[in-house]
Amino acid sequence: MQITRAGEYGVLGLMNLARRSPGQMAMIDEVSRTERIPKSFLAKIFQHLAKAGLVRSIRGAGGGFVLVKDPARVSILEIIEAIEGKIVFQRCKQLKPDCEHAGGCALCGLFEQAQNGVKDVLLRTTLGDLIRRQETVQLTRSRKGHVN
Amino acid sequence: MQITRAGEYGVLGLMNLARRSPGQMAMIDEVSRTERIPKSFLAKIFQHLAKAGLVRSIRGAGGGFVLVKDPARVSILEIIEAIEGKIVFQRCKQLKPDCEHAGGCALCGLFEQAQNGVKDVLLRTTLGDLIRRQETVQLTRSRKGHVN
DNA sequence: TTGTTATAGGATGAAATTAGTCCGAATTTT
DNA sequence: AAAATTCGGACTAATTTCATCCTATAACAA
Repeated sequence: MQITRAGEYGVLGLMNLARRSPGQMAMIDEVSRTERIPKSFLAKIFQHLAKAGLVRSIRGAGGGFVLVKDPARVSILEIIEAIEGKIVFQRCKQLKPDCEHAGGCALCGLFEQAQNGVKDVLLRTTLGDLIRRQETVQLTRSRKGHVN
Repeated sequence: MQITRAGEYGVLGLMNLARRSPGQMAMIDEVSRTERIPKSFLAKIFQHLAKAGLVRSIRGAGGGFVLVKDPARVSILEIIEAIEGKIVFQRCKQLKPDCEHAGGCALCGLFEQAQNGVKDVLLRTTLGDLIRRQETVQLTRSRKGHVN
């Protein structure tokens, strides 16, 4: 498995939407600028998110994207899997002729465990969690006198 | 992060060594054949393992590689990190107070958690564990009448 | 010594994946 | 009709993975 920039950008993009008032629309161009993500790349990513039903897209002048669900009900796992496909670690290549992927060989099984470790974390965390944590970080920063 | 074939081959190679009687030498060529791993690729991988002190290499006629440690004391994590370098998920520049992305640092933290999920699993499992599990699987299979 | 067998280490290359761009088509508003 | 905006596919560039090959070095044996 891997978490690519596409996945990372997708989460950042959705966080950006989620920080607005619910149902508010935003254009790719805007999100791209404030998050500093290449516009055409982000556009491609949002297409996947739209297909997966995480955002609704509205074309034409005054169009853009809207977050469909409650941020507290969108797991980071579903975002990343919408963009990159299923997270799979396990590409077991064990030599025993009848190694089935269903935990056939020991190494397979271990990789599967590792993969589930990641997935659990990403499944338990929602967009809402991330936004909340972010606010905490920024608060801490400003107390320490950083420039925001 | 990613678990590449190199890492996978490395673990399989060390399992092969570990199945022999302790201190017994094996040549790349032999391991490569029985595990069906490309010889020159495996040679390269074992170089890394030797540098990391997991195996000892003996050159010249009658040479080969020997597993240095007790299989029960070699974690899969150290094998994989010896080959691929540190497992790192987190590509956000954490610790730099000014994260480029608006929601960046929270995401960093999450990736770190995910990364630790994987590392925990790989750290807790040893070569010895894997070999034991493998034997169990094979036993189960033969009871079910599979061809080994 | 010379020849044979093995690993060491660097250079190179092919294939796959990731990261991103571009452009014409479709859709919506003005 | 014109402007704004996403859609979707084709394309390209960069990076990483997955090796292979070659020369050097080391150890042993005759």
